[in-house]
Amino acid sequence: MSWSLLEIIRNNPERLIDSVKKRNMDPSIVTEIVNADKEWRNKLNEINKLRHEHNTISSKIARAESKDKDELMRKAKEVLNILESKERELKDLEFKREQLLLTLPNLVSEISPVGDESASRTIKVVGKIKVYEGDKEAINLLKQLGGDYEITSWKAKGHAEMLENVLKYGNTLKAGEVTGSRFYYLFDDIVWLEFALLLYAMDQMTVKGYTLVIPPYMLKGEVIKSVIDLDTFKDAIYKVADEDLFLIATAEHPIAALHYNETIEAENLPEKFAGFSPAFRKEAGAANKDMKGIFRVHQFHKIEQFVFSLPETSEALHQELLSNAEEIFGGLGIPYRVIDIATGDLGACAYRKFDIEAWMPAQGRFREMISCSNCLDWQSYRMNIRFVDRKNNRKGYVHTLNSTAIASTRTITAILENYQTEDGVVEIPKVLRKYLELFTKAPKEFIYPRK
RNA sequence: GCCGGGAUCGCCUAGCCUGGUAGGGCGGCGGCCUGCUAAGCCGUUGGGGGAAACCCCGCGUGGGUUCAAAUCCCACUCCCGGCGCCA
Repeated sequence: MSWSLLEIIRNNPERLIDSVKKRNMDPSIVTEIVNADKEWRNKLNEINKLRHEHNTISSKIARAESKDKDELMRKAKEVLNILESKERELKDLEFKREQLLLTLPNLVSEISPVGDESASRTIKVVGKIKVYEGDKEAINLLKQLGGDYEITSWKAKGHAEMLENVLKYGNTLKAGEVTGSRFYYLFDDIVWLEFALLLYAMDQMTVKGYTLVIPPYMLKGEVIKSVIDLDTFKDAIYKVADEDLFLIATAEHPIAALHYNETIEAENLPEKFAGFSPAFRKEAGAANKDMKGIFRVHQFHKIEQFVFSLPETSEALHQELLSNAEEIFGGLGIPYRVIDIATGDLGACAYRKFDIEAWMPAQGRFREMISCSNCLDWQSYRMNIRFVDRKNNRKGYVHTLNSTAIASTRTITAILENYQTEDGVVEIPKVLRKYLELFTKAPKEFIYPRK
């Protein structure tokens, strides 16, 4: 037995109750599980004794004189009769216990700020922020956070306006007509920009030794349900009709599934991946948020960082993923802040989470670009991914970590707002230019309005 | 899609016909022996319950037959080979 949450349920349920409370969830689930686990173990013990009795009788039959056989078989059947109903009870108890365990959210870090979304703590603000002189609220926020900002006399246009009306490289109206809202057509220079972003992130990640991977874009129900919590499943996941297949919402999930039901040798850990994939999201919980443009869409591309690690190295690797993400996003020259997500806003899988939010001059606020989580053994328990450390004669569940490296459409929105000039042109971030040089028709320094 | 072959405790493999404690080799770990290494010998090396002694479950998955299933029966999954179809 080595799943950390089960150990806590048996040895220190108070810790878990505290953790669940910090998520603003009902802690009675914990006592419910403690009891369900006890009941299950008691029943299991009872049954093990009966099975032993049955096995003993049964093995005697093989060696018995034929005149004794009938009597022994009668006894064996008698025990089986009792076992039958008890095994049904055990199955029920086990199912109940397992269902309850699967509803449990992860432990939360002692360091995470406690409270709802508003309690999330800004760790740092990086880059030179442009803020319009009329955006008083934004200026106040920046003063409060201690960000380095300059006041501009003109107000940047929103990314949707830039994309569709100024540059004319996007069409969400037609996509809405033929597919639905939150879909888009992108053209020419923005397509080149998207590919440059993805190549840039792939380049950075592979230089750091991460293994590049294109995972399956669909997963079986059993697998995808084991890697995410039920809320995310309901809000985000598309199902393929008439198949037991689901479109992935991030490469995180199929990369985690790379070791589904496997045991990894400790000497091979950590395993680090940079995965490319499209991401399909229903955005069911998002109602009317961000309906304009391509900030919140049903389909985009992403390079995702994913790590399988030993328990003792996951906190350090979490910092590594964050610093990779900062290097990539910061390298674009877009001002951002890093926030330490509060306990009430973590999501069931995460033990601790950092977000990187870009400054959006037109909106006068920071918006999420990157999310970087340490899931400890929450996912690996559900996916049954273990490690074995033969040198130290030790076994357990691996820790999993994930972070965006780059998310295509969101990053494009940040570029459109931060790199636009007063005359409606968008400069291309310097780090992306070498990935555009290769292509004859790709834009090189600026994106000009489409003719 | 069709036909045939296959899936055994980390790896390799025996056992299946003929139901009765899953055996051997390699590798790992621990120990003994040893000037050191190697060899050799002993133990251990899937999951779970138990403070422990110990016990239960496990031979791709799920059912069935039986006192008893790796072994017999049914269904499914995946892999290999051949044929067909196809970007």
